[in-house]
Amino acid sequence: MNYNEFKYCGLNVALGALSGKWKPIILYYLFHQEEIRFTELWRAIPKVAKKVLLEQLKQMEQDGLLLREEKNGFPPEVWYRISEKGRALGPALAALESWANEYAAEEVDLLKIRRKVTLS
Amino acid sequence: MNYNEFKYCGLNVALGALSGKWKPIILYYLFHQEEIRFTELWRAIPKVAKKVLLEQLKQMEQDGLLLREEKNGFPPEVWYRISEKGRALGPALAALESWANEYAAEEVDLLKIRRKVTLS
DNA sequence: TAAACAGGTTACTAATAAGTTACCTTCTTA
DNA sequence: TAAGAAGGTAACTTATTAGTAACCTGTTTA
Repeated sequence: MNYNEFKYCGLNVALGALSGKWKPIILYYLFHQEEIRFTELWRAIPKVAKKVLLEQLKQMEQDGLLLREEKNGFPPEVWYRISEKGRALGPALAALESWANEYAAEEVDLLKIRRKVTLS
Repeated sequence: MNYNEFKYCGLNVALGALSGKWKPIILYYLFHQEEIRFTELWRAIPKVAKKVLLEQLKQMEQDGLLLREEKNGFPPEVWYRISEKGRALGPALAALESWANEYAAEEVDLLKIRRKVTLS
């Protein structure tokens, strides 16, 4: 299959799973950290509201991109890790990333995009 | 670079350029049709509002994904074609597409995703 | 015993994206 | 001469997404 052959339907599904203001950075941490605790992630992403971070994590869990594990005891401990399905997105994410670096270097530098995702 | 190495910033830029309910299907036509006239595209995508289709085409033009050409005369004739930058997205789009087909085949079949993009 | 912890929910507001309808232009055809 | 063509805009409504603030849970620590 050459790269002209994509159909929009699977593309829509994939982009749907990635759509959410904070999902790229969440994926970044999951790809780089093996296992990350909710609070750690929250502190790592300074501007996101707890509610929104929880929402996006929940969506990603429902989409099968990540695994959520409650460790017993108190205070509650919840750890997130990338799933196999999530890790399988790696090549596609890397392809998007390198496209942006090759063809949209300026926007990457500005850290300013239409959706106003500003990442410190 | 292995696929663990992506950074979220370029990823954000790329996803920003793709974010818009009708952009995947627009890209689909642009990849498959060399040149397409506005009205033809509008008729091919039955449910989109003209205003929205125009908005997304304008954003894609500003992002450099496509080229817009007005051909003189009346009635107005406007043709869209994929740009080099847009075509360069091909591998990434194909990777997303095949990820969805491998790992999310059910959603692909259902044509129903969270964002409620229902196609056809 | 009161505060702090971690993860989460609820009720609410603000911002962005998408959809609807009506209208404009200028040429051609009925 | 009135209607229809193609591309586009303007004013407005609706839906979806993100953000804010307050509150809840039980165990530990001060």
